[in-house]
Amino acid sequence: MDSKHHLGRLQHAIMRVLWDEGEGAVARVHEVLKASGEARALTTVATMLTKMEKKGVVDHDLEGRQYVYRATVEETDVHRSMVADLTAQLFDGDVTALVSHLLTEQDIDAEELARLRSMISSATRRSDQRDEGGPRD
Amino acid sequence: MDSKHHLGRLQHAIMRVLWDEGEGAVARVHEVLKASGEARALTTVATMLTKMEKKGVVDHDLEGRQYVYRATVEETDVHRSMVADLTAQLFDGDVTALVSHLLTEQDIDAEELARLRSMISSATRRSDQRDEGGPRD
DNA sequence: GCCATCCTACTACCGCGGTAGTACTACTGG
DNA sequence: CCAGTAGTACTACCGCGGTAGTAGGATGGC
Repeated sequence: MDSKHHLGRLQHAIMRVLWDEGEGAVARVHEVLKASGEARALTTVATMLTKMEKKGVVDHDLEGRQYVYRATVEETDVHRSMVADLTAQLFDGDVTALVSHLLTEQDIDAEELARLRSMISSATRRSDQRDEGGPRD
Repeated sequence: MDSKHHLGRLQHAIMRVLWDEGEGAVARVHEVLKASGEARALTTVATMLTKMEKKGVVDHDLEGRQYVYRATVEETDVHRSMVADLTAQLFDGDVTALVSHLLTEQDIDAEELARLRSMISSATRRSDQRDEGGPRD
């Protein structure tokens, strides 16, 4: 069960570093954040990591005398849970309503549209394979 | 200039009542919320509405001696801003990445897929009109 | 051995969504 | 006229994301 992994902006930015690099000491995370224009005080990063560990989304080892953090949740799961959350709140969980909104309100250019079309096609093919003889009412 | 209309769950639920019904007194909102399984104390609804007014997403008239609230922001705008927010945070603003996630991780059944396909087609047609020379299969 | 430095722990705040009780006011029915 | 009621205002919390300073412990250089 995906236990509501809702992450705020900073938390998510931190997770990204961890996901990208596999692991990271506080100083490293801090540095990467700064490099990507998300500069924060080092202690802010440390505090956040502590809170995130309490929440169970990261974990640490002691390496030498610094804490090296690793993500304990998959990026995909976080995405899933957050997207599902928003979809539930805004569109009663109707994913097609979300896509519809995307298409009509979040302007997408022709190239992106083409990409989407091919995504849908392959998803359809995959679903056809999975769906062999599945009983449905 | 879409001013970050981020709404929490309760706030959004309240907005929905207002969007659906055009307007609503506190008692009415409270009642509708209860009817939809989102029961709260009446004062909670009132407090929330006050906070929401301060934030600028609702507005009120005095009718008799009760406050009748109306939304001052469109549902579409709120959706847009919240979806854009999440897309920015999770997928660097890449809408196709969101859809890709939806397709691969947020399981969608064949029927929905079909619906999506037709949405994409009509979006493509619309975009073709705007932008002559789009590729077609 | 001692001091500067590195690093984490602790503490403290802010803002905001959410929750709701209590106080106060204005109206209304008997 | 007075009590009950309807309705809002005020106040107070909680949790959490975020922000960061300061304290304290370990370590490494001199």
